[in-house]
Amino acid sequence: APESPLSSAEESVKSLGEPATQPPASEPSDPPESLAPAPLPVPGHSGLSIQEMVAMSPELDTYVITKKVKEVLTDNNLGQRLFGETILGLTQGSVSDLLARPKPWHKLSLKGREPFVRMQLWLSDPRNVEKLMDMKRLEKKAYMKRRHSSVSESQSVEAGGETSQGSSPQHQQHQLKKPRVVLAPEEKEALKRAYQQKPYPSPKTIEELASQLNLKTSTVINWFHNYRSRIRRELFIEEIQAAAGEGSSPSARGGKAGEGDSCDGTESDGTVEGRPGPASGSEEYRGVSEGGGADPGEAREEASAEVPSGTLASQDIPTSALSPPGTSSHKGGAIGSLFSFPETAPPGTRNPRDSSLRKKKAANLNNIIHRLEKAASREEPSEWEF
DNA sequence: TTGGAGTCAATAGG
DNA sequence: CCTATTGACTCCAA
Repeated sequence: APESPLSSAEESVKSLGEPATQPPASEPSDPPESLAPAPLPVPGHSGLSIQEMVAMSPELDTYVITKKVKEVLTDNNLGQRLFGETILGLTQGSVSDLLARPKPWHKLSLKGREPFVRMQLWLSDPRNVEKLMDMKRLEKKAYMKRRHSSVSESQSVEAGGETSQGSSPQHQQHQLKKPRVVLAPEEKEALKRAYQQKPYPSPKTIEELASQLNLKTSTVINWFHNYRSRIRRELFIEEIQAAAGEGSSPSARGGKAGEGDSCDGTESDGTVEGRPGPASGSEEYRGVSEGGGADPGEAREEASAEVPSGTLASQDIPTSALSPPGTSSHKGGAIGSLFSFPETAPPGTRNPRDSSLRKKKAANLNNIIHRLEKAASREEPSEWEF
């Protein structure tokens, strides 16, 4: 793992304040979309490209950063779309995802760290909010203008006003717009069950699943890719929480795990308690303890994935780099100051984002098993039809 | 080719 | 409007 060299770059990052970055009097007119092509809003240009900054960046606490960003955005009524498109160069959905479940810094690729560096940069800009609000205003103005002109000019003199703006009444032509597959909850259930059994299904299995569920093979493949990826991410989050929960209460088992239905807990979140207030009464972290079998009234463990005999049962989850809580005491030099902000809120304000896993862990074991088998025996004891 | 990481973009709820 | 979810895609490395 390429540890962040965190070389205290003595690069004189001089102007942090950053001169007004509004050179191109970008006229706010572009009805369609104008995603930042390449020269993204690369703000804090101190001669360094974001990529360079990412490379030099010391370890950042993605959790703290996102928490802060969310706070600032909500406090100022700034949306994720605006923030994402103008500051991060990402779409709303991506921003939502990023803010909701940031992966720990050490698990991010260089590319993946970029948004966080941008966020940190943005947070350190004393006028970040002001600038964004300006952008917001500009957009609204442009919108109004556009809307107005279309009414005054176009033949559309419809009363009542603006029904669906006929963006492009092109008769859905060849309907080449793929409808977007929406899996039925039962289909997802089936897929999850299959995942419990085999996180890495063979192409043959995939075919079977596809035909059984009446789905395209590619859909099944994509589903597994996405599911694995998302499960993995949740595990990261649990890791973070476990590490964050450090001191204080040894935590009380968060009981409540049985789902009414066998629905796996992907949805997770027993996130009760939502009061915006910092109150947060019950901490309820998920102890990462792994109980032997004894689990009182645990939800059905269903899937009897007993492929390999119990031998592997003792397999230990790859608790890969559990970031030791105190290791990240960075203090870069020049840039350091840039990256280290007030560091507020050590207060126990934690987000009880808990998830009923266990199944995930079980699946994770299967995952490991899968890899072991693969490594051990070159070929699958079956498959390979020709 | 296969799997992982990042994203996009449609869409479901507020 | 806004945010969260999620199937599909792109890029990359092994």
